[in-house]
Amino acid sequence: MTSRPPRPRERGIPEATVARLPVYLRALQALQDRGTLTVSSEHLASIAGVNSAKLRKDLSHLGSYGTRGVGYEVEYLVYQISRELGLTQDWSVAIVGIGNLGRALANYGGFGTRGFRIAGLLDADPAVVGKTVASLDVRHIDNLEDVVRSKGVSIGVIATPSTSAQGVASRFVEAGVTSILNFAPVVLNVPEGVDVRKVDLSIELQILAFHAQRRADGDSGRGVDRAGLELT
Amino acid sequence: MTSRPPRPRERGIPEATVARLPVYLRALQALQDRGTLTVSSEHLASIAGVNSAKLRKDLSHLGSYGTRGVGYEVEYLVYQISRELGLTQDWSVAIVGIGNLGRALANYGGFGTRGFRIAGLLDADPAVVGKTVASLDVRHIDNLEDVVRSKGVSIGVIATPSTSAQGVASRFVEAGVTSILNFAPVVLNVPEGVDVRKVDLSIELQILAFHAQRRADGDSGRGVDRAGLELT
DNA sequence: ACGTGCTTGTGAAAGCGCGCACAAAGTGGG
DNA sequence: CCCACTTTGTGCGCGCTTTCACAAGCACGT
Repeated sequence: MTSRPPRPRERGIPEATVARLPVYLRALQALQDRGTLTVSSEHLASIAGVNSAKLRKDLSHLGSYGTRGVGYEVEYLVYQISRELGLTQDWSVAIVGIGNLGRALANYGGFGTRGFRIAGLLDADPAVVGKTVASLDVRHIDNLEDVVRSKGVSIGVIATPSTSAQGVASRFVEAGVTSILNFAPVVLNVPEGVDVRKVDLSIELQILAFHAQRRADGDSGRGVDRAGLELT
Repeated sequence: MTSRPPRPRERGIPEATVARLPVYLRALQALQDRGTLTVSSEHLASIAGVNSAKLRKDLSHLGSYGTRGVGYEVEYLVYQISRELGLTQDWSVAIVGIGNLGRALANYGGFGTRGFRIAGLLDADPAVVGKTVASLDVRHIDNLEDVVRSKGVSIGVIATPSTSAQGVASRFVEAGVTSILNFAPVVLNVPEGVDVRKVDLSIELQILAFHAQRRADGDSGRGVDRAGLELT
């Protein structure tokens, strides 16, 4: 059953733009820390590593927040992007699977930018339950529903082994969580309306390997050698 | 431009396809472990979470490896995708920054699939250097060039704080590494020909927050304002 | 041998994203 | 006040991606 991912007609901001807004936001915050008051699209784009036209078009989806001949006011733009991304409110995050990765996530200072608060750490392993990680007690996975409800968790992070991931996801959904960040290398099956994002470390490596191999092929023998590739 | 109409399998696999091949590969290996011999595009697509037509088109870029009326032979397809991704050879990986994340990566069993071998762990912190992580000694960052050359490292992983990331990247490049996987939330500046992929945990969270906020807006019919926070 | 039933491989069309290039709009100097 | 200069916002075309829909191809039962 190929259920369609949550891809309704986004009347607002293109998906590609949304994915870049956090990058702009980080660049702007760095400028803000250095005391910069205004910035041109050219400058900001070079910091963020994108084309300046793309940056301007992205920002134009939020509104006309720039001043022609001058640029963008850093502080104002930080606020506008933060608001658009929903970072002006707090999001409660629960992390399931306190292995190496889960610990890394829990200790990820402030979880990136402000706006995210770790509300609970959960694990199934009795050897881990009860330990303190990042100033939080690790609770048993059985408390998932409790934690979600009492702490108002709206984002669930799955850092468990692949075999447990689907079960945890289902429980998250059952408990009312509609946003899931999945680090387990499996495709999660969730009902419509639940947003799942996947981060897969080994996939990134494999993509790197593909390009590296391609480069190596081109280096040694210029031209496309199709000879000798056949396997019988 | 000489005419070259008949060129079925050129060296050009679309980027979007490359990004999905690892997903198919994992799904196929799961099938293989269960003893499945053949699989239809429909079935494989549902496991991989994609449209079946997309899957077929993706696979068609590798060649005609299916049998009409039957499907794809799992083992053969595993081999073909592995070969295309460059996983039939070994890639040496060096990880810099053995904090929580670095440790998580080092312990990431077999680093996803076979094909990747962790050749070295490096850190700048004297408190970490000398420790053993994932059966490997953590060496001081000064040895980066040594490790790269002696172990033939071709992929560098950066799991350092943001402030150190650019420096490490430059040293990787200087030492001849042309593939970099960056976990630090900064845009790396590298010369042409160097492939950088970025994994940013907080960006993923922010994208989730954006969609969650949007859903909340539509659901309640009321705008999500700071006034409407449920702080009971 | 031959039809029936699946499944692949692929044109074709629609959708999306990117970047050029330029008009519009604001600034500052004289 | 006017002009030269800077920078934003965007119309437009191009190329990549996705999806549909279907002809071609293969297996199997009769």
